[in-house]
Amino acid sequence: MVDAEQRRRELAEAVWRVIRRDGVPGASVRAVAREAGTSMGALRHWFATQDELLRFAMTLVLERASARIEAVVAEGGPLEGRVVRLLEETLPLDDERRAEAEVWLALTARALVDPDLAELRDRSADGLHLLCGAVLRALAEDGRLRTGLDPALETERLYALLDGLAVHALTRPSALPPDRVRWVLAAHLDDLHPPV
Amino acid sequence: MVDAEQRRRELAEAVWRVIRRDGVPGASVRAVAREAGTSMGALRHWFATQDELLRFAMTLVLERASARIEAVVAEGGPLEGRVVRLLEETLPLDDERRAEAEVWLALTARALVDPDLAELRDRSADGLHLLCGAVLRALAEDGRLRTGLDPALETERLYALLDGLAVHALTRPSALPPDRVRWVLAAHLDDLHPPV
DNA sequence: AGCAAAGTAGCACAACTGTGCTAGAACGGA
DNA sequence: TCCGTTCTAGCACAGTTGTGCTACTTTGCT
Repeated sequence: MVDAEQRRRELAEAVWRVIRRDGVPGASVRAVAREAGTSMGALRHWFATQDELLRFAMTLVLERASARIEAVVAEGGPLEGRVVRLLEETLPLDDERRAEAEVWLALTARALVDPDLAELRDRSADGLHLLCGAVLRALAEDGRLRTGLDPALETERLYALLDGLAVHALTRPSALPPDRVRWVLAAHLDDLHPPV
Repeated sequence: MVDAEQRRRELAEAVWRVIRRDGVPGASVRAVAREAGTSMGALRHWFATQDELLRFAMTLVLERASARIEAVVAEGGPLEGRVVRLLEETLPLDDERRAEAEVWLALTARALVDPDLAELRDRSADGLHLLCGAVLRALAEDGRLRTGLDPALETERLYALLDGLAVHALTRPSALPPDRVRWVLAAHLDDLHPPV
């Protein structure tokens, strides 16, 4: 028996490639099978239905992103110095993260009308919201936060800024190249620091 | 002859209703005709192809939003006092704007793989970006802007915050109800003001 | 070698899709 | 009243979709 999980991952990656090229509507069973260089029958052996295939592909996106973030956290020591890198893991700053973000956006749009995907999207949103909260707490504990800031509000603001940047970097990469994204994010974090 | 533009609008609004209920993939010619209470033939009389129908529906969304904004601008006098209301016109704070935002998100996602829609999306993005720039300029001219702020950066930051808030209010209305959206936006604008 | 399980291939089917097309209904001016 | 235009209705067609299903090949264990 081949490594089942590995095979499912390969097929899910074929899903990503198709979605990036033709969007979610293009990710038909036949198209994915062709992209993966296999047959409809083989595909259906690993995923009983199309929904299951899509859900798995989406789940994998979230897992990869949170694994990268976890890796940065696991470096140990005070978070404060790694805050920017942490947040940047969620932004489409290179090809890999761009691919993930494209799939994420497609998921977000589709989740508006697909309850199954909505659950996945909520999990990812909660994760990011928690991350933003943790970042602010880390900054506060280091005394790198201006006084008078409301943590709940700043969490919401940072979270919105992150996803807004993601959408813009994704849809208008020429107007908002990676350096510019980093610039805006860094400026926002700087702005939270106490004045010198 | 019936009012042609009016009829086309009615059909486009049927498109919105279908998109809100079933997403863009659900907006088939037959489904839209049924929703509009008419026939495929009648629909095809007003829109030769499905693409034309979708594009028109999307265009209408952008037109309505910019009309609302234009109306606020046209009230005359210094912009500064109306800045919040201006920006709030772009956010899904009531049912009407929520419907528009849902269609906008669907458009944004689909534009990643559909060049025709990408053009529309770019136009809307440019408009919003210009609006953010104008708002900052208005604040600056009123001396309501902290010194040392980079206008280009603050434009990008405000723009990202707006769209991020829109996405979150849209996808997680319970976690981010209208009042909370207003709260975050107002706080961000306050934060641009000089300290008292 | 033999055999069961795992994996692959792809046909068949019904249900959809967008569009071409024809037929007729409703309307407006002469 | 007649006639041409505008508008509506919906069938026909070719194409695509997801899934059920059977037949086949490959793999690995005894």
